[in-house]
Amino acid sequence: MAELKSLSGDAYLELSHGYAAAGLAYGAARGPEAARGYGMPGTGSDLPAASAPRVPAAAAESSGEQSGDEDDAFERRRRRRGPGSAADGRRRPREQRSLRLSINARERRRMHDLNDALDGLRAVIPYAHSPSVRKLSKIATLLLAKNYILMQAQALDEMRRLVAYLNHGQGLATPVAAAPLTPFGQAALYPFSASAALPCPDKCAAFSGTPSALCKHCNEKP
DNA sequence: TAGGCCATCTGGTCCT
DNA sequence: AGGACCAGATGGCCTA
Repeated sequence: MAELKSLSGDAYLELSHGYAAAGLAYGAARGPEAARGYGMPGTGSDLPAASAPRVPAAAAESSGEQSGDEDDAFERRRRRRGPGSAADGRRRPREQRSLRLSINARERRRMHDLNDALDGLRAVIPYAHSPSVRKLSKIATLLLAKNYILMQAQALDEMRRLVAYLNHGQGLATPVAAAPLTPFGQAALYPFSASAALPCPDKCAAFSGTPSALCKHCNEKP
């Protein structure tokens, strides 16, 4: 994951090249990255042990689920942050404390829901799911999912145009700008449309990394 | 040991 | 008023 750690959004677009080549999964066999989550698609949502929730000591102390040194931890934080908020000032300490704990619990639940949703996302995007492979980070999951969606949209568009071409013998000549499909109304983000000015092989390669096997022009001899 | 990633706490803001 | 959402701070775990 050495590369992943410093990957920008653009770098992730680079990674997406792996999809187009013969329908291979994201960055199959990319060396170190492959071993950490960028190999062939897995079979399910099995997550490595590394994903087990960790509870920092301070958090556990004041989580509201344990009653050990809660008050100590609370006092430490209160001192560190100074006097409470205006809302706090209107409440008695006990009341204030239990309100805080319930807010914390709610926030924790909210973050768990968010993480569950991210796990769901990891389960449906193609990368290696196995106990020996580290779970994708949150940011990696989001960027990978975005690229996956773009790739799927491109594939769909390509298929539609191929069908049109086969039906009418003119589909591929249709100007891209006139094509009905611009996913999510974000033409600027849509690589195929955005690169419409490029000659076809370049256009296909610009996003997929390779000329498209489905594209007539990519397969034409010069 | 530094840096990345993460969970949690917390206070502020907005909405119902 | 209470809940949802957000961002900053903090500290723990892990890896290079």
